[in-house]
Amino acid sequence: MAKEINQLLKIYNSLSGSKEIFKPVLEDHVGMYVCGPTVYNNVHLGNCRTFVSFDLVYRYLKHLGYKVRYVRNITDAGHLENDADEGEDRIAKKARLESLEPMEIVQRYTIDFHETLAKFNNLPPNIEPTATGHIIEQIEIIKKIIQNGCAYEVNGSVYFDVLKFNENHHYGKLSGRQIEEMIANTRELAGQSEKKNPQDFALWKKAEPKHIMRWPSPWSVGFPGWHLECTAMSTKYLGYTFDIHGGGMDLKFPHHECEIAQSEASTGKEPVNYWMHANMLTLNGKKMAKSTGNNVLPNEIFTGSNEVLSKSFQPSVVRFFMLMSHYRSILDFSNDALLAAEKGFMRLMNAYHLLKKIDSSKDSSFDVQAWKQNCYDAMNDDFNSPILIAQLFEAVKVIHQLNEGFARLDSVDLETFKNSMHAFLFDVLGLEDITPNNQGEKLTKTVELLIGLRTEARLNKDFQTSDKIRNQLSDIGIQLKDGKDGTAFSIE
RNA sequence: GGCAUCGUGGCCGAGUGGCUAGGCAAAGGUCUGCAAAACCUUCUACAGCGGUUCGAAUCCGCUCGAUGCCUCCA
Repeated sequence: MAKEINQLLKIYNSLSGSKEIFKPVLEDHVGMYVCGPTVYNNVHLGNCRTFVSFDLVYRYLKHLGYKVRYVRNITDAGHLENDADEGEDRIAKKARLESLEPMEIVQRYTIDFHETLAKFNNLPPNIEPTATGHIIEQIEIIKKIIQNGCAYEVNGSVYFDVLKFNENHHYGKLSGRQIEEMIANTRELAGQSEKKNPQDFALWKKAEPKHIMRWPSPWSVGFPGWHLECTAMSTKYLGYTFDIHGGGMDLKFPHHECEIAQSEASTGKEPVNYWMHANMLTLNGKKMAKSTGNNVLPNEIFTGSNEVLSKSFQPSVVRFFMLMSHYRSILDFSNDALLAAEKGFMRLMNAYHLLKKIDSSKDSSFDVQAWKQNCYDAMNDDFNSPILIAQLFEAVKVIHQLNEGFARLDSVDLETFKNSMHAFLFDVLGLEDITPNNQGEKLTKTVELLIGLRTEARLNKDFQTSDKIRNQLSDIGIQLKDGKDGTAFSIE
């Protein structure tokens, strides 16, 4: 990247509640862990937003030149429906309901997850470990926590002793809770659980006879607690202390709080330097969730089959819609918002193609360096993609001025402008070109043929024929646009 | 009930002590055989009430409303 660009990155750290200058543990390297999905169902759009948010983070870090190790797990075991003793494993439950082997469920929805994220043009992580592939590592961590006095065994299950841990650490520092308040506000009835304290959470659960997913351990044949897998896998691939840990806002408590506790109790070290939380995507003002049915599936958007939509939308449009708001803001999903995003997105893409055809001048009337710096400033300010997009729309105005001859750029500035536009649109924001410029060559040639015939008719003032061509193309979703330099087209 | 977050123009959505965010829609204009598209211009809002300040959408307090977490959820 050009030396003259200031690239001091600030990240909002959920742990401190403020924006901090980003300084990685190892210079030029970044270790990033993001909590992945529990693969017992199709990913809905709310899930996707989180992964798009962290895809933006990953892409921008790479763009800045960092060598990033991005780890994102697949939860394929151990995620109970609740923390009570009788909770059922989500995957095992789905397997029972569908009469399938649990690993068939895992396979099916892992594939769905990968396919869907690929449609949104998310880059795959460098490592995508599974919970079931790291049972041994999880058992080792439990042993350490027991050794350090912060866990206890009851009837073959092992629980984290939150009160004991809290004597020398602060359980609640991420979510801003005080343990006294948590105890005071607990709803659980005393004596109903084998846990010493309702705030304690499971590290290992002894399997009931009907529980299919089970592994041997020093305490019982059973399965690990949900929070443990992320501690085991992040530690294994990124070290005791790494740079960025991300996830959805709803994982802040208890999941991430428990991760911190587990790491501190086992290694004595603060596991994460920068905690990042992506905010929720809402539908009708309420959080999208699998359990309540208040959600939209990506494929319903791509095909337009959901009743809240007036038409179908391409994945890149949906991605653009998400990036038009900041990752830490709640974003409400609606047909109107998507329509607006689509219009803007197409305008942006068309301007980009126009820019490629612009020729340079002897001098420049627009400060490309200042504009470019504005783009970096936006992203450096905690990945502020909406501000970046506003800057790209400023660029759209300039492109039109260049095209009309009202603005000029010399060859160096023009090259910088083109490269920067390309980099921000495609490398950083991860958008995909869906304009006709990217359609099949045969289709393009065919439409151009028809445009030629129509132009001929118009020159002959045979408007009946020319309008017939235009109307019939319109009927099949191809719009003709007459400009002063001839006729262009777009495909719906 | 506890702990948080948020309430911005017709809609979406940034900003967060003084400087037009941006997008969509709308209106006017340019262009055009017509239309559409495209482009140009215009539209100046920050829930309510009080306070701090030379100055507040931005800080503080209260009220109202919404959401999230406190049980599983990205």
